[in-house]
Amino acid sequence: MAETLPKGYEPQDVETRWRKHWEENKTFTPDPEAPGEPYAIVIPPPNVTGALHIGHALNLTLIDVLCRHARQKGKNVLWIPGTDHAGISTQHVVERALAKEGKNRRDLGRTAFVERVWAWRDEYGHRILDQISAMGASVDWTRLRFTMDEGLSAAVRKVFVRLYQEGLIYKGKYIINWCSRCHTALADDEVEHEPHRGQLWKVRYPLGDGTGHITVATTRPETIPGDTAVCVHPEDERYASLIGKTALVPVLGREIPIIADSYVDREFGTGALKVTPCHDHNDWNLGQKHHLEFLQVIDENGVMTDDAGSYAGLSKDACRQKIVDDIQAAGLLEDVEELDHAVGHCYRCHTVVEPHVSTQWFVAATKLAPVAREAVPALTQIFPETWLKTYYHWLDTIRDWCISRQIWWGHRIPAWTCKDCGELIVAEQAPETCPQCAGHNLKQEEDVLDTWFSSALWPFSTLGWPENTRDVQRWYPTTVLVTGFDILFFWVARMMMMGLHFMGKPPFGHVYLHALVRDAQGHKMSKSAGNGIDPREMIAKYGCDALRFTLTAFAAMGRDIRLSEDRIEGYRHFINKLWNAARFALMNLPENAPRPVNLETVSELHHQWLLHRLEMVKCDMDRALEEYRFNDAAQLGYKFLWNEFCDWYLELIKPDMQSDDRRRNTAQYVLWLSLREILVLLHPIIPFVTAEIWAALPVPAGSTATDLALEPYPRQRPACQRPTEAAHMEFLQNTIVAVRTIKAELGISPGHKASLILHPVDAAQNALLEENRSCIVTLARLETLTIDATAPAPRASASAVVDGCQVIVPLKGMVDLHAELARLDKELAKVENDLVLTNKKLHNESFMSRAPADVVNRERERAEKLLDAKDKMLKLRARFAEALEDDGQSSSCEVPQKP
RNA sequence: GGGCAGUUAGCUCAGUUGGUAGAGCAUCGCCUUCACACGGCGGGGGUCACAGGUUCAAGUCCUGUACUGCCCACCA
Repeated sequence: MAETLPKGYEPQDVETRWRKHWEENKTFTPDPEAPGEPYAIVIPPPNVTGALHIGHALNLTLIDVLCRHARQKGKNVLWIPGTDHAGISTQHVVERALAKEGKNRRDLGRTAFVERVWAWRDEYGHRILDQISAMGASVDWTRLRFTMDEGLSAAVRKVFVRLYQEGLIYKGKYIINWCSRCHTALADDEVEHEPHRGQLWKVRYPLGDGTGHITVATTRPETIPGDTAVCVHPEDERYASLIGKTALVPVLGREIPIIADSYVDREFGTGALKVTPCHDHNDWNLGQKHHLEFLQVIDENGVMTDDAGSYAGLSKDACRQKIVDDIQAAGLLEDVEELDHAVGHCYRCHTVVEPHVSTQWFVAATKLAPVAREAVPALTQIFPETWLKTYYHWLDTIRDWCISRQIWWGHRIPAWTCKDCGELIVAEQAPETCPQCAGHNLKQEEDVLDTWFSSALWPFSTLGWPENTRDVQRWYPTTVLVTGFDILFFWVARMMMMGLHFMGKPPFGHVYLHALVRDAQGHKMSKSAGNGIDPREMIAKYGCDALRFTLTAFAAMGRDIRLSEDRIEGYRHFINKLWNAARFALMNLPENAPRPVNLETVSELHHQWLLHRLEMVKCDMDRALEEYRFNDAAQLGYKFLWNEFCDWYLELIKPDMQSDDRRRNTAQYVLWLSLREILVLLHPIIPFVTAEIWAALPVPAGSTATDLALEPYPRQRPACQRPTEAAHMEFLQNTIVAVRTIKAELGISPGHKASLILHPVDAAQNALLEENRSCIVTLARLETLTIDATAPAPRASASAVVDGCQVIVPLKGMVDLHAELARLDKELAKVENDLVLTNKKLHNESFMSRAPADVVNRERERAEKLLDAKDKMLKLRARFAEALEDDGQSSSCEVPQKP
């Protein structure tokens, strides 16, 4: 007997050991010169501030499944791990820590603050890395990257300079989204619009000529001091006479023009719009178009400026209150109504975002977008396809990307201004002197770049670009990007733009967008809602493999995952099942691998069946993974292992293990080999338990156990595909099930050894049953088995029909005979019902003439079988009914019944 | 306002090119069978949201309706 495994599977110990083994052996560090088709995936870099959450767990699991599978298929696989500096988030975290010491970043100054953030990263940044490792991710730790590494920073500077030189990066004064809490500009997609119940104030603006007033509607009265026009629709008859006249800003009394623009919606509010170019994106556009005055009345801290006149110095909220009061006092407030509308919030801190005019840096995304659009699907395919439209729509309506951030943590913009002559210098390295005036008085831009700027370069910067490294040559473009759809715009689209622009090729061949993990009620998991499932806790409780299997099994393309703890617990049972199947194998295998037998000539039906099924699963599982059908792959493995391998095959070979040497050796060899192949198939999904079992299984004398992580995908064995024999085995299984059902439904104790009489339909069936007599006896738990179409059967017998074979269980004295009658009638009703349906089809002329021949034939065969079964069952029932009458109710019970 | 999903067994979900609905969990009954009670065997449970249409045949294709969820968006 081979060495045994511990009785219970203990994931913690096993996982720690294998993680260490793989890391120490650099198992997942590929050689660019190695053979094999290159296969590369970049990790969506988690924030250094982050802790592993369930979304990461899903992402890492799916990527790992793909990478491990690709390795099995002989590909040269590179999975680069890394983290993102996450500018605003990380700065927040460190600022919060500072606040506890009663300090803020300005107390430290820029240099000291940035040093402090680095120190923080060095201390805590590894936590997320440990957690990536805890998920079993087969990443190459020797190539670990961070977006602010020197290499990646060099890539950032190079990209910035080139885009600037090409006119694709520019600096200018524009209206942007301003978070007064973070004190920085935000990109358009960093603003989240949330529904908000607000008020709509209708305010009278007296006409400049004193002939009356025009009423405008606004949700933001605090911006009234910044109004520089009133705008109406050019075809709005109500206001036609006012166009070209002037109005007076309420309370302040400043005179502003009344202009016309078709942008105005006549239906909304009063049909008259106040224009505040510095505090609204649309008004900004109107201001440009109509050459209006630009008055900034709210500053970057949310305080009213001097241009706000008497409101200067007030916070914008206080100003709103005061100006509404003043307007009302002046008798100019016509109406106030409730209004539901969307208000922009900062995606990081949720503060209301203020449109703000300031000087910022922009990437001309409008110019880069078309190429990224055309690359899909020609060069890059998106899965699932439903995201295509979303991708296109975003690129089609894109605006230039504001990339400067007024924070300190990040890639500082490589631009300098000469204080002497005002020259702007953009360069990869700090210039010594001003190229214009040779002055030394140069000052670098204070701003840093948007975090997503460096993320956009990730697929090539992590490979060593701008150096032309072997890694770049070998692994760019990467094979597939696996990420959540929530960062399709932030990240995927921008990587497409940058990759195409700088590398001439899109950064990945495929994009697989996976779902969001939600709670059991379908809500997004979040810390604040307290409904999150912490993967670290789940790993500790159920083991990493259970978590991974659950996530994989639920990862159906295009659907969100509703996760709850009991589902993970459920799949832990599967891990345990596998473990115990392995324990069984080890108890029945010799110390060294069993002597090989020729699998193609194995004669026993159960081996042929198992080997056939194994071929099918190997093929189906491979295809499922190639097509990103993770859930299908998991289900295939689950069903095959549990319902076929464990439920049937292990039971079928138990007698073999007590048999003569030849039979035992054959069973041992097929068991050993099939279990090994199953382990390979399951390994991408559940790497730890499979590796552990693999290592425990015997190997041929003289050799040592290999690492399952390096084992190739099992090759196909076409000669083992035996559909005919497999169908025969299924017939035997159905026969056994029929006996079990009879026993269960008649209340016969499963332990009772019944007698069974089989009336085969023909000689072939007779031979088949005879050859497999022992397996029927064992699995149906029989006392005696008679296989003979002419064998007399007691009338008082329970019966069934399987593929024409009559299955007869003599009830000797008496079980509950009425129960058998009821059971028979139920079966009969089922058959009859099916027969009616089938015949209906066969008598339908349209069906007979229009349906394809093979479909018609199938229906005919079905009808024949059903009819045969019906006849036989009717006869059996008639005999049984007679017995029932003869017997009366009084017979004693010779068969043990349940209590 | 636009776009995209979803609606199938009590719950969570599968269902590939149209051919008489599947799984897990839950439930019910039986079983201390020597790998596993995190187990075994067997059973019950669905007019596939609704209304039309195409077809010999629709959970599957088309149209519309109703809910639910998500994304995008400049009605102030």
